[in-house]
Amino acid sequence: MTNKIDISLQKAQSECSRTGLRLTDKRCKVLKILLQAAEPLSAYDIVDQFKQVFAESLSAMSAYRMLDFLMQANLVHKLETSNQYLACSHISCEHNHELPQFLICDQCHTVKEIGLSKQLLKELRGSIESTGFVLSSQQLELHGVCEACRAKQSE
Amino acid sequence: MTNKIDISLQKAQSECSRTGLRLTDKRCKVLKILLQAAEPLSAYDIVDQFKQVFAESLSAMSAYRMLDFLMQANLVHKLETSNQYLACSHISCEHNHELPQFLICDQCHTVKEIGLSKQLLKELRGSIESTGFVLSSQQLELHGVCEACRAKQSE
DNA sequence: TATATTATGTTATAACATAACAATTAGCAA
DNA sequence: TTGCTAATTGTTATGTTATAACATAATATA
Ligand SMILES: [Zn+2]
Ligand SMILES: [Zn+2]
Ligand SMILES: [Zn+2]
Ligand SMILES: [Zn+2]
Repeated sequence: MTNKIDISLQKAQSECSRTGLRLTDKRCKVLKILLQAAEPLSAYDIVDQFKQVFAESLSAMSAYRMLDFLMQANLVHKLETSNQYLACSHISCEHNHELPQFLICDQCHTVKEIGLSKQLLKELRGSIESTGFVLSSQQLELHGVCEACRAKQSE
Repeated sequence: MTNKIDISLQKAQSECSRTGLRLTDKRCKVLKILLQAAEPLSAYDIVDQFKQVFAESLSAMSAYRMLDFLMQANLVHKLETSNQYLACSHISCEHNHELPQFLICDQCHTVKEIGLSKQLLKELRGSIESTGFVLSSQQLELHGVCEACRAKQSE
């Protein structure tokens, strides 16, 4: 059985080969941990899981380096507002994003990677750049409460 | 001579009195440091400046508590993407903001607190909340290069 | 003044991140 | 294959950001 995680891992592997990046065994395992996680993980969370899942040690230093690699390869994003890392939702699909956008639930800590409309992003960019400021491709991190948590509350 | 910083400090003081908050001497000094700073400061930067400027010690613990107070009083904002603090630009004016928005120059590190149009924010909010997600009032932090730095580069 | 509340001091420690250098492994040309 | 080079990972130390826990001081108010 090939599930979504395996498909993502294969896609990641082939994409890295294609662009000359080396998705080593350990890097791949870090990505797998993030793909399997229900929530974003801190670097030290990843170290712990690595030991548990693969019965192999990983120093924090190495974890940070592997996360840097995975971020450069666009396979992983960092949430700057919580110092946590998560796998990109778009590894297995063809859909690319210039500007990742995240909705972060402050109750259950799940994160949804969304795609705001091109039109809206264009307006946002236009409005900002009219002040003379030129945006780099910084992601949007928006905090709030997800639908599931709201439903639970109103029960 | 009453400059903008003094006016802001007075306004902060009167606003706190009005709402029953206590803007103590030390809290006021922390605010003053942030008002005088050209860039956002880390908590530990503030501790250092406190010693230099006022020849008085301040523990990191106290600095964090004072920053918490100042943020609750809406006098100071925290940049979550860089773990730094800055005075609100709107202390001395009447203009209120629900959602602070920052343009952060990654070259000179200056930060501009802007106000995006109500219309644009409404569209953004609408687009997000159509997914069932309810936003809390999280600020927008956008990174890029400011006009001054761009001018310098193209010289 | 007595009492409660708030603010600040102090120490320790947790959590997040990088620097510096050594050892190992993978890629590749001779 | 061998030896060279560059990339990866290991190791240790340290820097940076933030909070916990408990003591003391200042302030408000009854
Ligand atoms: Zn993504
Ligand atoms: Zn939720
Ligand atoms: Zn503000
Ligand atoms: Zn600049």
